[in-house]
Amino acid sequence: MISRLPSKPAPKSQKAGSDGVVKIEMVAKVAGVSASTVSRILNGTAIVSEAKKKAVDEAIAQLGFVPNPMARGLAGGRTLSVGIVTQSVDSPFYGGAMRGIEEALDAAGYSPLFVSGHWNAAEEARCIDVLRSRRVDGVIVLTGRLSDQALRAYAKALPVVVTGRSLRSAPGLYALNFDNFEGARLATQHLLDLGHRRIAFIAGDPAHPDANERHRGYCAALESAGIACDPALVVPGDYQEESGRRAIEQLLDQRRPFTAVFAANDQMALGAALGLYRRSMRVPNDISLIGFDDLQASAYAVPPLTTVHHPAGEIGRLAAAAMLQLLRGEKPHVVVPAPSVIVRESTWVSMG
Amino acid sequence: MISRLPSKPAPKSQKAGSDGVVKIEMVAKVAGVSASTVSRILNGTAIVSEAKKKAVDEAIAQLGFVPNPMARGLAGGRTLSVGIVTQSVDSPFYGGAMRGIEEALDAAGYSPLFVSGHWNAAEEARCIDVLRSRRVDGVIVLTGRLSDQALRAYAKALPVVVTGRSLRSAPGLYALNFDNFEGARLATQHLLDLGHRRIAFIAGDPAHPDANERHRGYCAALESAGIACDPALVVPGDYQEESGRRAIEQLLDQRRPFTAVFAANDQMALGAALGLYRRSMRVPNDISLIGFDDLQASAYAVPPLTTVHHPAGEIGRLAAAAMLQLLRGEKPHVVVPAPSVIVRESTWVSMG
DNA sequence: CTGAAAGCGCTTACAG
DNA sequence: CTGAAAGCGCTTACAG
Repeated sequence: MISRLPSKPAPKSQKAGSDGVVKIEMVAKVAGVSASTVSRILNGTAIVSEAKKKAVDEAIAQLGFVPNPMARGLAGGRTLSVGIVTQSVDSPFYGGAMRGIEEALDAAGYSPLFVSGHWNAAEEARCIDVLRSRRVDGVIVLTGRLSDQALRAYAKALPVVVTGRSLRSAPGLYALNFDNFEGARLATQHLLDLGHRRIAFIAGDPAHPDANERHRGYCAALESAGIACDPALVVPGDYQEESGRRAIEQLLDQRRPFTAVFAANDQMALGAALGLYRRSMRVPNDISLIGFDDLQASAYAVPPLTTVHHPAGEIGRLAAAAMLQLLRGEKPHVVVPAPSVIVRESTWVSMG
Repeated sequence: MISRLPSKPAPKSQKAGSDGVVKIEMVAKVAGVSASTVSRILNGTAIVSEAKKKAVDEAIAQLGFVPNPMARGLAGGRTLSVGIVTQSVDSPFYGGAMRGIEEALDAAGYSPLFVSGHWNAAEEARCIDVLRSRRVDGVIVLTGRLSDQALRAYAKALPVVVTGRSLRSAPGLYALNFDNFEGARLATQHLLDLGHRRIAFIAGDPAHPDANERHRGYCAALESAGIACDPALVVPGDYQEESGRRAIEQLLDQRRPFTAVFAANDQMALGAALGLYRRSMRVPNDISLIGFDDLQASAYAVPPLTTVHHPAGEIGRLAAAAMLQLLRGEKPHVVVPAPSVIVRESTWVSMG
């Protein structure tokens, strides 16, 4: 079914829609009301008598009328679209969040507009400018590098919800945070429960608040088990696979014993698994390995990766729900699921 | 830097922009020309004297003027945006293509608008309607289930470029195809070169033309080596990891010997690797395994997966380039890279 | 509850 | 080469 929309600038002065596009005025005529009334019904903007509403609905159906979003945006100031600044459209983690957002928005009649910030505050700022110039009704920022301050400033101009950080919510601003600290604590505790004592940690990019939280959670679990957090067992990473592989090299080369490793995200854990394989260390027999995020790929790693479940899709859905609430003028309130560890086959009791 | 855009419907009759939004009329005033001239300069629509052009450029810079895309779209019929119907915003393969498209479009001043068809022709049709109602200037369809016929029909209304199939290009229509047949032939040949004779094939969803091409390539390679294409060694899959795992079970259970398996995509190959692991078959020692697509994750599989390089990012870039050419009224011409096999560690000489 | 009219911020024939 | 004017398709005060 191809609706009839013009591909070229329509000839001017064609009020009657001789080019095939049906406009609000036509449905008004058919329904025997004014365009204003049709508009109000479309937007639920006023109480209209049942009879008229019915007539209008029928006219709309009959003509196959679809409001022009551009005109709507120009005239009304809303576009029924919300911008999402993600880090990269091909990120395995954010992809899940994008999908969740898309679903929730779609169900409410809104469209998502995705732009990529590439882990760079300046680019993210540019993204938001693009989004604003497109007159999105609100912006969802997935983690991002923008300062809290910048976010607060943006929130004065249009609703923003941000994931991956804790922010005192202000009017027009809502932050959604996953308990990264607790997730990391649980991961480490899982290893502890298996008898591991020398547990290495592959850290995430310290520019991410979540990376720091995970680091803190790791240390906290260790300490509450009476184990000092050995700095030599904490190696830097950047959340990418390659850094996980390199971290393992470094760990192995420094010849400081360890029986398990906790990588701050699955991508690094996967890289670490490869590094271990290259050095002929078996997982989990020789070394136990746990990640964080529970990416789709992790369930199919060899061996399947034990990890902390981080429900990206659900977080996306919740972020969208919060945005929708903001847009309705409500104070958002959503509850982010607590972390849990998914035990698969990359962790085993310590033989150390 | 927060540019000043209104978050609320601006009060009416504010020609002078007292709310902070700078509009074309203001730059016209500052530059000492008419709004028409500014518009023409913005759009490269007419030859304008150097002096005026300079004055206008300066005024734009000084005021920080950013054209309103909605107004532009309404008045001019173009939106400088192109719609992309992808299958899912979190697909590991299409993600790469989306990223390539985003880059190429961005460089030309266009914005991408992503929508997901979820491997379903009806949804894809709905996507295109949404895109058209948003007045995108063109649509890029990533593979998709839409019939060639439907695509041709859409192309009459607005430019469309489609990847993953061969289509006689018509005005406003351009198809970009990767040589799936050749890629599959190469993959199979690689196995043959290693001495394998009993090579199983995990097929993709037959609803995808590319899946069929890959199947054909597999058989062709076998036959040209004088080996009959044994139907018992061809098991169905659906391009998802799980189907690869199940395919291995089936293959192993039917007790028909094979020394290598070619999965029609990496996701299934990864699932197959897990299946093999579960049955204690070592890759590549017991069974050689090759995939298709060269996903990011495949380089970090254990062992790293040998596969056919399928440059999603580049294909995305080329699709965008073709769209840009179409938009300029040119006949698109882009050349898709030929397939090649990336030899990693999941294939080895046959011990059979 | 409902219309007529103005306006959203641009672009583009139409006339110089 | 350049302006004045109309128009893109809606929404929303403003008046009933």
